[in-house]
Amino acid sequence: MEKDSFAVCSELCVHSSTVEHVKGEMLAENEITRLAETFKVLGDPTRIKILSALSEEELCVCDLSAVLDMSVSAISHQLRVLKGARLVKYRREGKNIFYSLDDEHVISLFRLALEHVRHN
Amino acid sequence: MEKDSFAVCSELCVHSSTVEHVKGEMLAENEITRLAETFKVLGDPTRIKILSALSEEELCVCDLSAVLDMSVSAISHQLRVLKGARLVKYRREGKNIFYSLDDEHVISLFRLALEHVRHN
DNA sequence: CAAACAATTGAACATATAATCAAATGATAA
DNA sequence: TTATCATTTGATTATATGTTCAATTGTTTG
Repeated sequence: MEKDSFAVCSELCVHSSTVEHVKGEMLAENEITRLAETFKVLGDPTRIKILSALSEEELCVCDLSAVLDMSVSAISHQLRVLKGARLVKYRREGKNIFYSLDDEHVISLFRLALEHVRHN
Repeated sequence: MEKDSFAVCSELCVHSSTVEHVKGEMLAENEITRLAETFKVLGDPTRIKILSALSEEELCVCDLSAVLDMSVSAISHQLRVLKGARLVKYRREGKNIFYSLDDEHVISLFRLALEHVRHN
């Protein structure tokens, strides 16, 4: 019984009932896209540093530049990406523009991902 | 008082006491690297789909290929990446190799990140 | 052993991405 | 308004990445 429990990749090289079941349970295409986009934005050390810094306090671009020891331009380019992903927000104060976290979920994401990397 | 609370980016264009404080609180360099690496691996729709499928049940490569409607080779290349990040593990059973999640943290990460994308 | 199947590997190609540099905005102060 | 400071923008370059294709490894079965 239960031929299905064997790795009999019949005709089309697929175990059809399993495939159908899993297909039905998959995340929706647009959710997958947005999940991947979000993680991709988090998948860069410079952006992680920026978010890590902003999790401490609101900072202007030149301060971020000093904290990370990188050019203002490089920081600004990355802030643009973070803004696009709605991970940071900003406000102007005179000549300065202060950035801060737009979503505290980021901190939880860091915590979880750190558990993963520390556990391995 | 509190000149520091103003955006006076003195001499070096930095608000030094803030910068020093934030520098001290930043995540360690190696943690940042590993966090970014983990998120980068999650930052691809194909890999998200694979993980989403595996969160349902253990699957062999050809079944994953059928579920995602992609070539076995493409799937295999991505499984290699996921293996490298210790996100999936595998076991051989005859001609088939069954993959499964190596770390249930992934599911929590998905849940959190979905909250973020749905909230925006 | 040879044939068939499942999966991995490596090279190649096209695309995406991060930092740099130079130039352009935007805002304030002299 | 002119000068200066803070930030953004666009083009460029070097590098990284995902998929394809062809070839290979590993396992089972005839």
